[in-house]
Amino acid sequence: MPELPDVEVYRRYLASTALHRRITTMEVHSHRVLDGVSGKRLKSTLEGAVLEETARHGKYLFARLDKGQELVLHFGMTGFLKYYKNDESKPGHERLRLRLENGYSLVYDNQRLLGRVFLAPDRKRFIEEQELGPDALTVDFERFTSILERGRGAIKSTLMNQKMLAGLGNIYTDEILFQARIHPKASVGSLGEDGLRTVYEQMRVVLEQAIDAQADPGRMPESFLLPHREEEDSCPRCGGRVRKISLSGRATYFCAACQGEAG
DNA sequence: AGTACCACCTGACGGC
DNA sequence: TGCCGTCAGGTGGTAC
Repeated sequence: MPELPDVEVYRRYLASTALHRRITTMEVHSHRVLDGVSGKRLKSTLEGAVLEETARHGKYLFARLDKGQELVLHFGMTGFLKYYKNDESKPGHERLRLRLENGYSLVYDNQRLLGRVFLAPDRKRFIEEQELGPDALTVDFERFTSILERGRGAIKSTLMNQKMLAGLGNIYTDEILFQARIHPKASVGSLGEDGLRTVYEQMRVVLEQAIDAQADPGRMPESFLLPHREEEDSCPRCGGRVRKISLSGRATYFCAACQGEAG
C-alpha cells in the first residue's frame, strides 16, 4: 500500500497530530521492525524528546527530534500511523507506540512486519546511504530524463527502481503508465523525448491527484485505472478490457487498447 | 545491467 | 468447517 502518496498523507497526519508534544514513554511491541537500532537505544533517545519537523523522501518518512536526530519510518506493504487516546481506537498490529504528554499515543502499525524503523543522525546522509534517487514529486524534468536514460529495461521496472527515482511502487507506476498511454513493458529507449515528457507530466499529475484524494482508492478521479485493478474489468477511458500480466514478478494491470504495444 | 525467482511476514480468499 | 494453495501495493539477495 504505502507508496509516495500514502506516505505523504502519513507525513501530514503526523505533522498535524504528534509534533511539538513531548514523548513521555515509548513502547516497542515488535523488535523485528527495528533496523540498525536497538529497542533500548530507540527508547532512551525518544523518551523525553519532541518531534519538531517532518519530511518525506520517496517512501520514507522523517521526523526530526529536538535533540537533532531523525526518526525514520518505512511502511513496507502494510504499515500506517494512528494517533489516538482511547484503547478502543487501538489498531490491530501495533509495533511501536509513542505516548505523548497530552495523553494521546502515536502508533506505528504494521501487520506484515515488512516495514522498518531507523534512527539516523542525518537526513541527507541517510538518503545517500540508502542510495535513493531523487524524490519523484520534486525531481525536475532535466534530472528525470538524465536518470531515465540510464535505464535499459522496461519503463515500469525503471520507474519502480528506488535507486533511480524514489517513491513509485506497483500501483502508481501502473497508473502513471496508463495515463501516459504507454505499455509497461516498453523499453525506456523506445520512448523518445516526447514519451519521457509525457511520463514525467503524468507522474506529477497522478501523484498530486492521489495525494489530494488522501491516497484513498475510493476518492480517486474517475479517469484512474486504480479502482479497476481486476482482470476483465473495463478501462475507464475506452471501455476495453483491463489485462493483467506479470512483470518482474509484480502484478501489472493495463489496457491493451489504450497502451498499445511493448515497442 | 536486466530479469526471474525466492525469501521475509501475516492474513484473506477461493476451491475442494 | 477446515485445510491448502495463492496472492497482496515493499525490499533485497541470488543466479543466469
